[in-house]
Amino acid sequence: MKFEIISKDSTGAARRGRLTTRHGAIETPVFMPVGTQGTVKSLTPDELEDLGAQIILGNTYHLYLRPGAERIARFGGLHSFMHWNGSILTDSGGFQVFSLAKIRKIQEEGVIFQSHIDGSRHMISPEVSMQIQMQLGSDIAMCFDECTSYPVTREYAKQSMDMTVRWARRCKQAHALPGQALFGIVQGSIYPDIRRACLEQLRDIDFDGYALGSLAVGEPKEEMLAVLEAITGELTESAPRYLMGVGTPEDLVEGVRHGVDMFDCVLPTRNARNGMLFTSQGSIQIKNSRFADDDQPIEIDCTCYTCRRFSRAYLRHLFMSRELLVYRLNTLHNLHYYLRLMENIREALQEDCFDQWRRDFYNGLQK
RNA sequence: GUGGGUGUAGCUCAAUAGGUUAGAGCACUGGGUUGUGGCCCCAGAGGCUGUCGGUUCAAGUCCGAUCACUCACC
Repeated sequence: MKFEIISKDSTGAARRGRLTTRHGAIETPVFMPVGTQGTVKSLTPDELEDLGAQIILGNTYHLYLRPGAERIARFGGLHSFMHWNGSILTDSGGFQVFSLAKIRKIQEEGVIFQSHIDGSRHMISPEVSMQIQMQLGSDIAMCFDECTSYPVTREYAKQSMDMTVRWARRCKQAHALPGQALFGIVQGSIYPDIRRACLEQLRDIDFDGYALGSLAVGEPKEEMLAVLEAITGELTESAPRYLMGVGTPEDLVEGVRHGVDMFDCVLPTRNARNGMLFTSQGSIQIKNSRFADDDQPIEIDCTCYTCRRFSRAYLRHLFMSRELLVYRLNTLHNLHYYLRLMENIREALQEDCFDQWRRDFYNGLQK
C-alpha cells in the first residue's frame, strides 16, 4: 500500500491525497460506504462503481459468523465472492463484539461472546481477527480493539487503551498477508493524554495507517471535535488517517478540516432505508405527509439516478408501502450525496479553497 | 320468523363488583438514528362507548325499546 499527499490546505490541516492498494488508487479524503455482509445493502457492485465508490467496508464479525471466512476464502476472497473490484477495508470485529453480541467477556486473550444470530459461543482474539481478515483478503485490515462506550471513567479508558495497544502488537505479529495494509486504532475515549499515549505506542509498532476509534458513540459533538483537535496534529503526516464510524455530512467536513483522510458510516445507507434523505440544504424525512403530493425530486439539481426520475410523492408512496425498490432508490441518492460531497471537498482542496468551500457548505445547509 | 351472541379510536380488542380524565397493539402524525439486524427508540393526534329512553349520587358496565352485524334452528 502506498499513500501520497497531493496537496495541503494552506489555511489548516486538511490534505488531498492518494492511497494505492492492490485494487487501485483511492483519492482522499474518501468516504467508504458500509457493506457489512459482503454487500452495500440493496445495491449491486456495478451501481456502487457508477456512484463513484472507491473503497467499501466489510465486517469481520458478520462474515465470520455467516457465511464463514474459510468459505469466502475458498471462493477466492471477498472481492471475488461479492464481485467487487474496488478496494475493501475490513473492520476487525472489535466494535461489533461490543455493540451486537449478547453476552461477552473481555479478557487479555480476546473477547468471548454469543452470536446475535443463533446464540452460539465464539472467541475473537487479535490472532483470530487477523486470520479472518487475511482469509477475506481485504486491502486494508484493522487491528482488533476494544471500542469503549461513552461515558467511561479515566481509569477504564486507560486500562482499555493499554490492552488495545497490547492487542495491536499481537495483530501486527500475526498479520502476514503481503499487500494487505494494517491500520492501528487510537483509543482513549475523550481523554487527550490517553489518546496521545496510545498513538505514541502504536507508532512504535508501526502501522500503515492510523484510525481514531470510539468517537461518535454518544459523546457531545464538542467532545468529539476536542479529541480531533488534540490528536490529529500528532498523527503521522505521511500515513492515512481514518475516523471510524463517522458521520454526518458536517462531521465529514470537520474531520477533513482536522486532517482526516478516510471515513465510513452507516448513516447514508441505513438512514436511506429508514426514509431519511440528505440534501445540500439539510436532511428530509420522506415519510412526512407534506411530500404526499410533491412532484419535485428529493433535491432539485441532484443528478443521481433517483432524482433524475422520481418524485418525492412516489418515493413517499413506496416508503409507506414498504416496497423494496425504495431502499435501493433512497440508498442510491444518499450515497450519491455523500460521494459527491467528498468529491467536492477534494476539488476544493486541490484548488486550495477549502475554507471558502466549507463556509459555502454551511450557508447551503441553513437555507 | 324463533332463539342466542356481539356492537368501545381507522382496524383488532381491553376496561376489577356500577366509581377519578375509557386504555393497548397495529395504522396515522412529528422527532431520533454515526466502525448496519430492512430494525429500533421517543413523542403526539385520534372516542356522543350503535341509537333512544329508564334506574342510580354515579352507567361503557344494570333495565327496556330500537337498529346493525352474526350464529343456530325452522
